[in-house]
Amino acid sequence: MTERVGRATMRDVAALAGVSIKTVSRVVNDEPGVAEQVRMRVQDAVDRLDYRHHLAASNLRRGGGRSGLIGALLQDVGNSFSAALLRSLEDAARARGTAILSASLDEEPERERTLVHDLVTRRVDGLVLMPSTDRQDYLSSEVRAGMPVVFVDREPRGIAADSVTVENVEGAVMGTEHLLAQGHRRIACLTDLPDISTAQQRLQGFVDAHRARGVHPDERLTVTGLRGPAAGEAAVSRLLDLDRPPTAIFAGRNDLAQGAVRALRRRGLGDSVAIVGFDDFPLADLLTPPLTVIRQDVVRIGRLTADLLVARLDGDERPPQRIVVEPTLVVRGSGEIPPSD
Amino acid sequence: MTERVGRATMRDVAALAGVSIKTVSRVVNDEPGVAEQVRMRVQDAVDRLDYRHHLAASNLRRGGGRSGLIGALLQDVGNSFSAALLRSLEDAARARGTAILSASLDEEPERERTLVHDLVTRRVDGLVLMPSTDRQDYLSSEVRAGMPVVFVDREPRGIAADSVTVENVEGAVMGTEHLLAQGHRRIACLTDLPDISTAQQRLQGFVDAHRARGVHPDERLTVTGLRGPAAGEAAVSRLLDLDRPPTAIFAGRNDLAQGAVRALRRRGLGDSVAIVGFDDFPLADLLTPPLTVIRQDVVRIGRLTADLLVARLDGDERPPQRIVVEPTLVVRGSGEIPPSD
DNA sequence: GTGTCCGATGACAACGTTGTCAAAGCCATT
DNA sequence: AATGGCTTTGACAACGTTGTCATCGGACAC
Repeated sequence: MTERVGRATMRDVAALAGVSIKTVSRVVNDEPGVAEQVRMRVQDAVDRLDYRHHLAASNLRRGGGRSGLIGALLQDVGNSFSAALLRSLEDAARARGTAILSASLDEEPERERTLVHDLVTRRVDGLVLMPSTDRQDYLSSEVRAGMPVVFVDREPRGIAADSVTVENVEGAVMGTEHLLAQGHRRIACLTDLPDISTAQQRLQGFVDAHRARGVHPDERLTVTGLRGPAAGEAAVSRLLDLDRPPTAIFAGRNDLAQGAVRALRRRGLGDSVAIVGFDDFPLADLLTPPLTVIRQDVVRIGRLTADLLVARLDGDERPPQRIVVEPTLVVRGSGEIPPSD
Repeated sequence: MTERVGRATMRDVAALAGVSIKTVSRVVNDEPGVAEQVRMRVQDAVDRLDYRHHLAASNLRRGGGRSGLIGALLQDVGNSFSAALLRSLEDAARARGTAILSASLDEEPERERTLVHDLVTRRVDGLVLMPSTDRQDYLSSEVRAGMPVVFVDREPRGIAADSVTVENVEGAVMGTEHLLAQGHRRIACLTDLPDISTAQQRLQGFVDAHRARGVHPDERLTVTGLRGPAAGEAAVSRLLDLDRPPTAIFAGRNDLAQGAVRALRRRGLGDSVAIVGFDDFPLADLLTPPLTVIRQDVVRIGRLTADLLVARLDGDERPPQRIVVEPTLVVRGSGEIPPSD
């Protein structure tokens, strides 16, 4: 009601209600042992002053320093995979009254270190990490100090921690084999920055699938270090200019597949060059032809990640868990185009 | 190094370094007036104990109760519009060392109230809100207590606050007029829950455009209260079963446009029924035909929102600002299909 | 009337930090 | 040797809250 500056504290409420601070605390926390009449008087003062509980102060006083916060450091909150993951984590966290501090790493190692430091400083109760660094030894002191970390999408290196990842090698084998089985022999492979483990594994699967058939992949058709859809588009554009261009494309990430589709489309090759993408995304089924993909079940991954973290928060002391989710091949059309020659 | 339980505090560091807590504080905060030798000794103890600054305690002591946090309550963090917005906010916040607490409202009013309460309890310095309630009077005590709120995408009701919105009526007029100009007279209109202001405005624009041409929109082709792509798909499916089905569709939201495209595609009508969507989304240009949309510049909206909030955090006391961004028509093909009869 | 018990209430310290202020040490000056 | 000024350091209180414990007053039994 009144024109206050700043927030009312328990002290203010106590003064208005004519009781001690402790009694206000009891009322606010719904503790027993307060006379009904007093409780009402306090409640009235709370309402009149728009008192709001101060969680940070409360947490500071209450043991352990639990903040009711968890951090989620993902590749890019604006990207559909990270966004879906974040959403999934949020739903799991909400049930526990835990809030999520999210941030995007953009594959920048330095940012990961900075942000982790920031989150520690904020005393998050736990951390979900899709790392951009190639080693995470720097986390060991935090883990030792009791902050559980669950890695998602990429496995930890240099530190023992829980992880939820996808069987990338196998998925890539599946996708590549799908193309090989249709007779493709000049298959392009597009992958991410080479120090990202998923990129390595998917490339590995690509090679493995060839090897299993006794086929040698053409190195000139393998392009690594691609960041973002524009890079994927440019790379495919270059490949199509070769003397013997690829008849199929295996794209190691959803944004690279999107770039590839753009490049093909621009040359009118959308229906003649096959393409299989790793990671499904919204609308992939509405493209022409619909995109054949290796799907990772994001919702499931998010839930498993959250469950793991929640278990740790609740005191689970088992050795680090390593959960690996099987991806599935979703046949839609783009991957079933036969080789053009 | 040692197997600690819990975190080291300044007290521990002080004990190890043989100085007072206050001196540790000085070193940690890089304050002047500490002898070089002492500083080194303290720094050494900090490293040995893996001491980490406790931001919440620090903020508690340092007046004002600034938490270095802002809240972002969006419609659905997993949806491309909200996700892009969140990302944009994040980039602006990072520059100030502010972290973002994000959550999804899913158009549920109750969740908005709960989450706002939770954020207040966490003493966020400011709030970005894409409301799911139809009135936000309940926020006035928080605003009075000094928490700046910036509304995004939807204007505030029942409270004076900053907002960054899109010229929805005009955008919808633009999109509808585009269809009318090509001779369409049976245009379906799909919109969101009717108590969401953007949905109302877009429907308004749809009607206005008709009126401007002296045409009467067919009420049976207007479907409101649609939530999510599946609802959009079902609605379009029903409309196509009518005696005189629509020759064009105006979809009031990106997910409804996606649902509409699915419905059309399933019946093989993708190339014969025109469609214009409100709000662009990734891959809209890769659909067949590419989707004509009314685009709202999400990045710009995010930046304007963040700028506004940041200004308030820095003490800006101007009367509430109302920023309205002009949407643009992006012609791609789906909206230029002529009427079938 | 005395003793006992119980519920209600408050004083106080503490969580981890930092602002304020005073004390201590040092050097130079008189 | 005493004074002044300076830098370095620490004791203490406070931020807003809650756990611990003591106190108070009344109801009850004897």
